Amino acid sequence: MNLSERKKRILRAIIESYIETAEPVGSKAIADCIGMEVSSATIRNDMADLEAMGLLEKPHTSAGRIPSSKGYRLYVNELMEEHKLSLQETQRINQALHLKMQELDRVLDQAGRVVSQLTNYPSFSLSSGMERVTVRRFDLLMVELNAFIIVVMTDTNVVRNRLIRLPSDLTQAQLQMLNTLLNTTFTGLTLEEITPELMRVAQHAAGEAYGLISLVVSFAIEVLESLEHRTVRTAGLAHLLELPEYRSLERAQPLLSYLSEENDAARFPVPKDDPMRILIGPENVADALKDTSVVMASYDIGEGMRGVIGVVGPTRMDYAKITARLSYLAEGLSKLFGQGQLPGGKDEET
Amino acid sequence: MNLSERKKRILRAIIESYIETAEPVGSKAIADCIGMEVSSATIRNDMADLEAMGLLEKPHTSAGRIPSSKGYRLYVNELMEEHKLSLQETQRINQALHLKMQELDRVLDQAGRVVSQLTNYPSFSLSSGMERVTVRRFDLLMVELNAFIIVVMTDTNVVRNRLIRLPSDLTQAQLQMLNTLLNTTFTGLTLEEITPELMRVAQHAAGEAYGLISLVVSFAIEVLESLEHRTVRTAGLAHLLELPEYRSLERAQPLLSYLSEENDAARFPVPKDDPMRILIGPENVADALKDTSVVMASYDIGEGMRGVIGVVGPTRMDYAKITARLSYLAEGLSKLFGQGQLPGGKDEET
DNA sequence: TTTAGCACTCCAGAAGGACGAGTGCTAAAT
DNA sequence: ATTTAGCACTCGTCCTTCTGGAGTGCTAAA
Repeated sequence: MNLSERKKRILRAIIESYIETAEPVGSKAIADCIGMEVSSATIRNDMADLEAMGLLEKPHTSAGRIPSSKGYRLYVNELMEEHKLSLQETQRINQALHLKMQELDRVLDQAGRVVSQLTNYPSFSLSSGMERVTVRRFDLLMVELNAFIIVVMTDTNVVRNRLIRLPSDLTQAQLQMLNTLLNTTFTGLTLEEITPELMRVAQHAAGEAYGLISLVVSFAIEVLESLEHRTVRTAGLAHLLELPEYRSLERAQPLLSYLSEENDAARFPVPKDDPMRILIGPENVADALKDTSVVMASYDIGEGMRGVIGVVGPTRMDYAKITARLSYLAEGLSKLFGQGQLPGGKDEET
Repeated sequence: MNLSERKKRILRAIIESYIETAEPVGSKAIADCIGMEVSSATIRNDMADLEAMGLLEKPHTSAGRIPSSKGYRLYVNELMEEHKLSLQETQRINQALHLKMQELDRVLDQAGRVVSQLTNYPSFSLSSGMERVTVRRFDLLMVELNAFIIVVMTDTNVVRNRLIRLPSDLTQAQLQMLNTLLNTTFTGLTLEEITPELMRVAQHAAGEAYGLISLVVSFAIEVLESLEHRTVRTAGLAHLLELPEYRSLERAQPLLSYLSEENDAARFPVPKDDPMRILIGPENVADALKDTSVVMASYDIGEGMRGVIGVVGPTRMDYAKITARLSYLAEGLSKLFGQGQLPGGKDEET
């Protein structure tokens, strides 16, 4: 893909103009750009070449050209200049990050909302599920004679709890025994390792309180499952409708439905290593995203977990601006979680 | 508002036809209904009367009539027949409720989604904040020398926790002392009663560990605050676009934006006593809802709290069907929470 | 009080046409 | 060899016009 310098400039001008206006770009408009010293006819010729290379497209014979996915890809890879964040923007992001936010969930909600406001595109965010999480310790706290609290802490430092009421009373000694039994039998095990077999053995050992074992362990299983389970949240869906390409309901509706559908995290790929990933048009797997672009940044949640935050928009999105903002935010999130600036470190609740 | 029997039947026929088709209804269409033995001219006369009473409107001279808000109101109050749920529908709702759902949040998410799917309208749900919540007990669990878990349980049986890491080590005895101090000083107090004054006294009493007091207490304050704070969630926004009245973006966009805006619970009124409430068109306070109707049902979360779940749609919504489904679901939720069918009673996490 | 008939209103959708932006090609110019 | 000017052609957009039909209100008869 060797392009003359002029063709590159033309391609870039077309893409940037189209990004801004969403209107096909004609040869005349490009010729009028300052810094373009050739005539529109020359540009027409070059445009024809660019089209032959698959970098541009014509909506119809006598409209201007619009970039193809391939064109955007080239732009993103080679032509795009880095966007500098304005002071305002960094302030906005910092402010969002520095809200006293306690829970992972809330932080991500907030982050998603900020991204959406900042970019005027719908945003999504998800945290990658953890694998092979195990329970590190159980604590049982007696509340009343017939109620106690289970506290489960995982090896990833997540702590969760549940209040349990019982039909019958319980002694402190029983609880103590149960506690020890749980901690010796069920700690350090992954989901798969907690077998019915093991349960039976433990229940046998628990004597009278055998029913409680399954109560507590099934709570632990819930916790482990919920940690492996990834959830997606979206924000700012309504921004979609502000875009000229989604003025017609036929286009907007399927995409909107897709984005607001049951949050199946599997639909969003989690980039393993790249901190920033851009999927343009047909590069997306999901049909509903075939004519949209997705830009996403991943960040470190600590404990080996990663999260992803990104935006969805028309292929003509302002990649430069958006990548800049996203990566700045993602870095902020990484710092927030990874380095334990959160009061109390990397723990989280829910 | 005394209407002849025939006029009532005509009004009802018009409203039900309009609910179904979203098209203005003409006199001929009504006359053709089985059970209407009079001619279209007669019906025209009656329709003119109904219009004069403000129950019907004309979009323009030669379209049929459409119901006015006042017309809908009359319909809802007097004319509407109770809708029977089909077996399918009840099964669907029951199934949604009987999923093993642990956390209040997830239950409500799920309920909102089910309502939206069941009605094909966007749904919202919110739980009323609690007032005057107090901490019932603190537990501090030592994890490592420089880390411990705070467990806070409120008088409303909500239990939350947080992992705290310390820059320096800590002895079991210190933690024990702290625990006792917290439980004697800060339990049974509402947010307002936890004064800086009190904090100072406690810090003084804590000696060396005085810094920890504020850590733990501020966590407790966060918990109490989050319980007083109401949140709204929405689901199925995309359904809006399926409706003929929101085919034009100009109509859909403001409403969609409004619904997906920052979740300010204040925007949704929580009906105090009515289990079911219907707001038709201009009866809504919010401008964005002026030509929509809101149907909501409230349910008991237990511990004196109430939640609300509802749908938003065009004024021509099928009130009969929707109220039936909502109230069935709300009853289910009440049972679920109020009677403690949730494993472990009324506790919840997050 | 109800009905049939009729003139009138007004929207929706089709059809036609002018406009204009943009193209590709050719031939001249550099 | 590349660039430019000129020109005919294409094709979507916008505007106008027109027509059909659904629905109304009114009047007069049943």
